[in-house]
Amino acid sequence: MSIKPARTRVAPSPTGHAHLATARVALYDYLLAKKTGGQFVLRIEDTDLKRTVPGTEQEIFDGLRWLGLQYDEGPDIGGKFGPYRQTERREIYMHHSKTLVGNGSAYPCFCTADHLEKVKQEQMKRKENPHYDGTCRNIDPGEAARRIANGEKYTIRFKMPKEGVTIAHDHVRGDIVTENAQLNDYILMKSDGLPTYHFAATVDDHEMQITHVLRGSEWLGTFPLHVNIVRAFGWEEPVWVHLSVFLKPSGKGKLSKRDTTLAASEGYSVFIKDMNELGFTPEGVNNWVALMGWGVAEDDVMNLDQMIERFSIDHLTPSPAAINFQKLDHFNATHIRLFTTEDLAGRIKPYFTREGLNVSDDVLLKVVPLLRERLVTLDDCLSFGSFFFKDDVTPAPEDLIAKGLDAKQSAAVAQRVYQILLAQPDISHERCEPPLRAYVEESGLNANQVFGNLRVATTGQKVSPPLFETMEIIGREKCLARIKNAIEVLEKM
RNA sequence: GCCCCCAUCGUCUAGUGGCCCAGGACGAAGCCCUCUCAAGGCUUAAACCGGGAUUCGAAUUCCCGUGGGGGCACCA
Repeated sequence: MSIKPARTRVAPSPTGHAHLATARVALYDYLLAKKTGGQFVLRIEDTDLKRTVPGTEQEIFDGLRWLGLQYDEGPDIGGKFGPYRQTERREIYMHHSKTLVGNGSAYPCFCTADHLEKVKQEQMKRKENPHYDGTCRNIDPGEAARRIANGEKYTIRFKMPKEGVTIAHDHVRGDIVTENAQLNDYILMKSDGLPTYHFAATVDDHEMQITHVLRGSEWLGTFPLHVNIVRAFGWEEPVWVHLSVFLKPSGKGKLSKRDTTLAASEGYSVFIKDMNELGFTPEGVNNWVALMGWGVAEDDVMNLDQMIERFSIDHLTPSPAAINFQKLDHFNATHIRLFTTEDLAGRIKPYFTREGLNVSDDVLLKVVPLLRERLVTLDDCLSFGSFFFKDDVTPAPEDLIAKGLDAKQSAAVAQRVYQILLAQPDISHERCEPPLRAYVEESGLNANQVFGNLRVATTGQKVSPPLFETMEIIGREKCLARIKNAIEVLEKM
């Protein structure tokens, strides 16, 4: 494997909640950088002042850290290619735009937004493709300078070649050939003095010495522009990789707001910030997201280190991928089963305490092995194991009645079980299981009837971790008290 | 409307001309295990969008359809 260190970057805009697509690009960027011994950079693309949402930048920082994708350079940690927020790099773009105007690759444009809109309407009426009509393309430089000096508002446009084709090379798709006549004189610098995405990103990628640009395929349309900008400067091109888009779970259309709400109603989310609260783990999310767009033949359960080991941009896939939350569940559950007891204990504890439960670490450490393979999401620990941390349980009376028996018979069974347990010196599962099984035998009842009854009595619920191990953790005194209570309830029915 | 991209089981994918009557994973179905729920084990169903062309040979190359997706802003 070639070992030239790659510098990669994820460049989200702080305009909304960071979501899955950002997580995936960041993951691939991170994997590629780590694999090659390079750096992974976070850059904030905040040039659209109107759309910036306060707080979302912090959400990006937090989200990436939660995922374990710590960047080597970024706005909150610095680095030698900073600043890493585009609004703090105005002079850099200004400087470079002058270079392009100077070498004839770009020009100032004085057209107003109103004028542009009118032109566009007319073009559409004539069924032409909307494009800049070139009013300012050939303004004499002297005149332009005069108008600028006069305080006239202007933008800087890229002077796209009128003829020929642009060949842009994408690493997963090969050469993409576009007729220059299809291309527009895109705006590089807005009249507010800030750059557009196209300009800012290409300038920054060069300035920050980014070697591999990974981004969503929504950029394919303006890809030729970006390539032309790089070439107008005479800079070296990075390796371009356009990733597939995420489609809604049905596969029909790309993820929309509506799907987002739907996901939320079913306990899922496409926002990174929600994942933790919903009980998903960074390992699960990373693994899930990694495999949408990265083809792995077999053994697809991987942690970050294993992904670094195996990752290659040669195995990225170009086709759109429908997201599948069932698979998220699967990866999450699988990773949970791989966690050590201590690790998992630390991860589920907050879900208990969040519910106001008093969690003793001693008990928790004993509970975890019983819970581990039953958890799909971390917060499932609540439904399976809350009773471990409660003083009392209050089973629904009807649940105490064993299948096929009535209340009175159930009470008798419980009574018998109580006597058997009382006779044991301790409540270890090794000690208690044999005599109770013997009782099942001699009573002619089935295990389900006896143990089910006991389960509800001691845990308060019909579904629980394995009974005997569970009772052992609950403790002799509490178990006996709970069974006694159950008997009373049954006798009153 | 114009431009661009994509196309293997329901879904994510492996496959880079013969190893493919197409492999893995999720999901589904069945069986085993079993004190509930899980986990685990075994098994089954399930795909190369259509048509041409190249070739001794095509899921794999080319062309044309069709379908899906993206873009056509002083938004990213």
